[in-house]
Amino acid sequence: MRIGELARKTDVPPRMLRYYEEQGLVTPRRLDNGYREYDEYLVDRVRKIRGLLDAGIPTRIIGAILPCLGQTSAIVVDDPDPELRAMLVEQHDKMIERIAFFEQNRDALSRYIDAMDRAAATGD
Amino acid sequence: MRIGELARKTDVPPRMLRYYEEQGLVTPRRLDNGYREYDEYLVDRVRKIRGLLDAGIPTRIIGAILPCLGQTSAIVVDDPDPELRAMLVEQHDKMIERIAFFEQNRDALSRYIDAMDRAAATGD
DNA sequence: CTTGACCTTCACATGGGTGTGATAGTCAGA
DNA sequence: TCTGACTATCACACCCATGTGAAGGTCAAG
Repeated sequence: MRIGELARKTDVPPRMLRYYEEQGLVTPRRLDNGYREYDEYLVDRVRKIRGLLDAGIPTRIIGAILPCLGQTSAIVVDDPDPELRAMLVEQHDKMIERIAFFEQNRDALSRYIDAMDRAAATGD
Repeated sequence: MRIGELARKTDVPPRMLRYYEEQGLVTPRRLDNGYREYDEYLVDRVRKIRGLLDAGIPTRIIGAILPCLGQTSAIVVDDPDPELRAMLVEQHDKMIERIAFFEQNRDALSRYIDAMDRAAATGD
């Protein structure tokens, strides 16, 4: 598919898709036109990129961990790079931290909203 | 405490503490000097701000939800503002999304790291 | 009284993600 | 063949969180 369709499917503007390419996160083929041609599996990839970006993770890190986030992980394991491993472990630990942090916030918001609702029900 | 001590305790540079104040996220008292004087409870608050900021949440949103993240939530419920409620629900839902997303990534990283380790153990 | 560690404000810079507009090529359909 | 909806590249500009440095005030300790 071309850039417009991918943009629609992922809700990521073409401008950003080109930017991700510039950052090495996606590498679409080119048609004879020069038009970018995206494979279907990139839809998922772009969504993943957006999620990570929204979470404040910079493209540099995203580029490093993205190949490791596929469900078919068995494929890509062939270089026992200890540096890569360290970085993955680091990001893994950060994920755990983030989860704990968000769970707290989720619960706190939950409580607060409930309290609001109860106050509204009572106060009426 | 003064800004330097708070900076040490929270690992947030003074520059940023002043910035948070400018954004209305913390409002320290002032000594006769003009020096900022922070209450102890702000340590926690600043840590929370950092967490949210690291998670890619802009100061505008943080300012809105911060008062609702305290453990003593019962105190602050007195204005049944439907707009505020909507925003809180929205942020609450986003927290849930984020958690799910991070859990996926955590698991994927976990799997990948395990695979690396197994490959290394076998390949040796 | 001076030094040094703190604090103040102000201002300018930077980096990353994003918006926007200019200019131009491609191509399907009326 | 021309129009309109795509696409391309390039460039400038923005927002926001941060860094950094200048110029100066406060205050405790030597």
